[in-house]
Amino acid sequence: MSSIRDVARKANVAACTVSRVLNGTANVSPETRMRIEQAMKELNYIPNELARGMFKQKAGIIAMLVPSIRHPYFSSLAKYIEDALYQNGYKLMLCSTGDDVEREKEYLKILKSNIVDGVIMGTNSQEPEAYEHFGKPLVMLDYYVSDKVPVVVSDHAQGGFLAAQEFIKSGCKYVLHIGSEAETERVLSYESHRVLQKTLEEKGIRARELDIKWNTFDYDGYLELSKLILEKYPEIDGIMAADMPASAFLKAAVQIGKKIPEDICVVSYDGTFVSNTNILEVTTIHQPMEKIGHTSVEVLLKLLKGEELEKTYMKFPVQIKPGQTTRAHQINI
Amino acid sequence: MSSIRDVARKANVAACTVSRVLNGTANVSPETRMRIEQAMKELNYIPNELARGMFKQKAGIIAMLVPSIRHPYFSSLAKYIEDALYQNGYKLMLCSTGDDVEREKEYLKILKSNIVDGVIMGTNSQEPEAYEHFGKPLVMLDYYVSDKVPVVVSDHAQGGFLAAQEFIKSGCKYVLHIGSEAETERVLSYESHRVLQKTLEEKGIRARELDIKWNTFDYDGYLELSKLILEKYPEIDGIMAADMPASAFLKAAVQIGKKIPEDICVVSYDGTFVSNTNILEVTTIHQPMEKIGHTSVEVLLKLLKGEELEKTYMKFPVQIKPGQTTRAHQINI
DNA sequence: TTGTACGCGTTATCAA
DNA sequence: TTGATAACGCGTACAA
Repeated sequence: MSSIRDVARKANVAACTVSRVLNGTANVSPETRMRIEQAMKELNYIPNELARGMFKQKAGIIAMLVPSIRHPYFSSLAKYIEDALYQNGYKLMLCSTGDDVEREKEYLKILKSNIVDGVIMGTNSQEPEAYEHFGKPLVMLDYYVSDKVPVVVSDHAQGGFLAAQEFIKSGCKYVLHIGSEAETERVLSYESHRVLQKTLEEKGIRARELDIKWNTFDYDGYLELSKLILEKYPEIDGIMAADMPASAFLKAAVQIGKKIPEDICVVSYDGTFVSNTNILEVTTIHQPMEKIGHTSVEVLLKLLKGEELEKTYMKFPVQIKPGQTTRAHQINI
Repeated sequence: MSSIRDVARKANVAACTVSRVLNGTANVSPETRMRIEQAMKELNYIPNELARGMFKQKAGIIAMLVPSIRHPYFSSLAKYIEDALYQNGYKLMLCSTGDDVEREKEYLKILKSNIVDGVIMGTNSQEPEAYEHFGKPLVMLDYYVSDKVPVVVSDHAQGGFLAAQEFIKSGCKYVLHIGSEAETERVLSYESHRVLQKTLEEKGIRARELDIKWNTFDYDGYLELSKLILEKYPEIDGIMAADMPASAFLKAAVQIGKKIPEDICVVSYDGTFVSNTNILEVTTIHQPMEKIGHTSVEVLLKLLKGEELEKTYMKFPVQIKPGQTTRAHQINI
């Protein structure tokens, strides 16, 4: 690899003159410029971004941590974020922790080392302090740390409410909703379960939350779980779960001969393409992934510029897409 | 941010002694070590990876270019690759080109600038020369450049053959297979279409390839296309397509009242989770994504170490998973 | 065992 | 318009 000095030597100028041509920071006589450009071509010169970044004290890279990039929710989000970053001259470094606490910790450690300029956090297995005192611009997704740490999130209370309405209109009597074991008050998506439960109970409808531990993205595991649920709770006539487990449940229910939506209503939560690629149109609560992705980047860019944030809590409405797995809307195709 | 010199000053030693403690490159007296470690803690010192990388002439980052990270095939692949890289101390930088020729070009340009140590190419919209003379370790996926550029690929000929067998056993008379418009001989997945076509024709079965242009990851687009196909080719009784369009076709066919697999047999190609999350078990040709991911990394690591490759063409067998969308195997669940 | 001096590639500052 | 020099943070001969 040839350096800027090699070019300078070949063109009979000083290194800084080459730099000036490169960045257009000052006037260079057309003649000198020509000579330098010629030399750059001949040597096949490519500026060293590492050295550049070192000088400017920035790398031009933003990291995003996700539990698993395979997961459609995060891969979609990553796409929107990547697009937005690219528009602004940043590259995305994607870090998939595999739901491993240690691995997230290690990544956070590495990321402090000037290798990235900021971080978008799709994981949250650490203590809140780890995010609060990160030392670099950071945006949380779906997880509340403190009023000082910006967080971008869907209106999960609305999501829970819309789902509840759907079950109510469908005439359900006993609804199961599948949540995650690790959920604390900080995990904002938990709100959907809370509101769903409350809204149904107010109408005198039985509702029950089932918290499971799913540290892997494992469809067969969801399928097994669904079979167990159908055995253990034969009287349920409604279920809400994230896209992937909801899809598995649907499959398991059909396999044992349940009629959808006559016997059981299914509401899918998230709205990734998994909820869309089924033969049946699945009734789905859609999170505004594109909005969330764009906003995260917007906020991060502000932080990078040193601008103040007007607010650190950014919440966006969800949407319900009625389908063939609930009885509230009678849609015939 | 405190530097290595700040630590040295606080501990009353020279910077290089701190470096030695950091990297364990030489003996340091326990007493001095203690003092230094103390100072590092107090200053909350974190080594600057940028400076490190500059010195070592490597960044510790591998880039992967994909047309869209949302696509389950690439997100799964990325996951396996990320895992393998992480095991070896490398980080993954994911670049999603959005199927844009220009954007891929720009990315390739950036990636030459010492910001990454090597590249795994999931895209191939450039001229072959761009990959052949890249100047850094590079591994291609599914695309042949020359015998000098390593390529990792599934056995698509076998894939096409297995699919053909499935249609033959199912008694199909007219099979449509959906390919991509841009396919040249270099795009190795094209082989599956060639072999499918040939094998069916040899058995006297009508077969027809339909090449469409899909530069976006657009399920609704696939759905529209499927409806058109069903209108224009009402006599087909078999179809092969990638997971996503196959799923869309299945949906469209069911919606207009076709019986699966009685009226039409469907074979899905790739084996991402999209082929798995449907109510129906879809007959699927599975690419060995994990194997492909691991091998790509293995090869790249060898190149980074300067080792010679025994072979540059690495092909791995596919598998067929019989399901409910063909009549060859009668599987009842 | 520890310290000095320099190089890695780039750019900003100041002087010519 | 151009050049010399210092600086960014770290690692390694080489010297002490």
